[in-house]
Amino acid sequence: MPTAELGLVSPLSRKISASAILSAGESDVLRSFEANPRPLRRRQEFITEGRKYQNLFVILEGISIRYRVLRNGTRQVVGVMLPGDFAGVPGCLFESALYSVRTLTDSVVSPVSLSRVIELFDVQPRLAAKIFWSFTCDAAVTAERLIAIGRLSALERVAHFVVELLTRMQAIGLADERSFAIPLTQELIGDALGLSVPHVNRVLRQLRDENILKIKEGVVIVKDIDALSELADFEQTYLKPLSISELF
Amino acid sequence: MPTAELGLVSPLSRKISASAILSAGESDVLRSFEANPRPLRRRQEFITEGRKYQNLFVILEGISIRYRVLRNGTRQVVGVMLPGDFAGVPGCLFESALYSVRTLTDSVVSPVSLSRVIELFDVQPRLAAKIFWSFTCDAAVTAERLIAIGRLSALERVAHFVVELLTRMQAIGLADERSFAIPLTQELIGDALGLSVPHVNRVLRQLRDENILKIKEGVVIVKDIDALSELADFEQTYLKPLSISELF
DNA sequence: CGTCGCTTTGATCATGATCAAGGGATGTGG
DNA sequence: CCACATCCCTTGATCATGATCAAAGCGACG
Repeated sequence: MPTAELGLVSPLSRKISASAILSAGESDVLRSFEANPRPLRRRQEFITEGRKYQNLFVILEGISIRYRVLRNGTRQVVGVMLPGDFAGVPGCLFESALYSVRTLTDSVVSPVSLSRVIELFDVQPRLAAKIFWSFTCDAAVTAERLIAIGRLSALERVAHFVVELLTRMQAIGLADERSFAIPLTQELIGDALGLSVPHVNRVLRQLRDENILKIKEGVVIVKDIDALSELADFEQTYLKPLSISELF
Repeated sequence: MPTAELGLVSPLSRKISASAILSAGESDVLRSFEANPRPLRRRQEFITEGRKYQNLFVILEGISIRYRVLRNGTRQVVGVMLPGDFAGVPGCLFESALYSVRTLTDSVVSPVSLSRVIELFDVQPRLAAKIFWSFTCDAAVTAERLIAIGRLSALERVAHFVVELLTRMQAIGLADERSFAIPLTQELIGDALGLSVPHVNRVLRQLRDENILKIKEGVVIVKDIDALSELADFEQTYLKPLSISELF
């Protein structure tokens, strides 16, 4: 059973492995980053915009979102964070956190002091390279959504968002060919894509009517991946980083 | 004359210095990254989406933009690149480039092979850290514009964009208190902010009428920085990274 | 059983897109 | 030196995407 097998792998190692080959020693270090598991209930904010942090949080289990609440009261979701992601990048690398992060589901995270990550540059520079390389991939994900929000229609944006999540979930072994479990509310989708809840609702109904996509009770089921990708104008490349290991 | 003085400094060193203290040796390495100056005329594309690159380009002089042309024919400008920036991050770190980059003005860039940058992790890990730290800051700039496009009105977006550029230009000594020279066309502003040209025109007229901002012949003059910042809901923090040097 | 969190739907409104046309400045070739 | 092209800005008229406002439905849960 591949799912069970994957369940045993360190989420962080799995994420970093997407763009780099890890030595046994490096995997050990990454596992040490996961040594302080801390359970969080759903809807719990564990990074707050404006506060100062001296650590990051590795997400071991569960889904979180990174967002900002603007002065005008609206919320913009900057990204969805999956197991293996570092919550707090890049937000916590500034004088005060740039975004808030909260869980969508019951989660487990492990704090890692910033100094430990920085130390890696001295102690295990190649591992540091691999970690920072994966930060760069995360940056590409953000840029793709910037493009989507700037120039796609509401329908296309929703398609793009779903394909992004499907692909990322697959990459860490948490999605099968056509579906994944993330409790996407319509409000959340709207806040991620710059749309209102009623409009997201209409777009989702259209996708459901056309038998392209169904979201039900926290499970997203893609009925027609071709139609969805077509709508999304999706750039697969941005989830295929060069393997940094080849470059050393 | 501070301007003349700054003109002598390596653009790359100046950029990295914003978030880290550089040793003399490190500055030398950075200067070596600038050793192959290559002049480019304005409007010249030097990175093309979909092509493969094995190097980055340090921008020594001039302004460039990073963008994608979508299937529907529209263009989204992902970012504006200033002297000291690495063109090709993160776009060139993938199988094929994610974005195109072209100059807005006559420019000078210097190619740096990706392997040289990666080598730094072995040879000068602390310098590598500082460079990747600055990539992280760039990622924050992108995320801020994502937020702006997602949740601000056209007027507010334009204000935000101008304040972003003013602040970044000031950080590298290319802007005074209230103005800077970047040939922003209305089309460019629209493509950066997800707006149409006629609408950008109207917004700019409003800002001009209210004596807040004037753009004329490639020079942006901020008449009322308070009003502009107020509109922009601008998060100063994101341009004030922690000093990585303190963390070692 | 009532509240909460989320979805759904309809009616109206407005921001900003699109379409169309023209204008001014600069540059270029004949 | 003129003719024409290019690039960019400007303005107006109309349209439409998606926001806002309002209300109701509907599970799940305590």
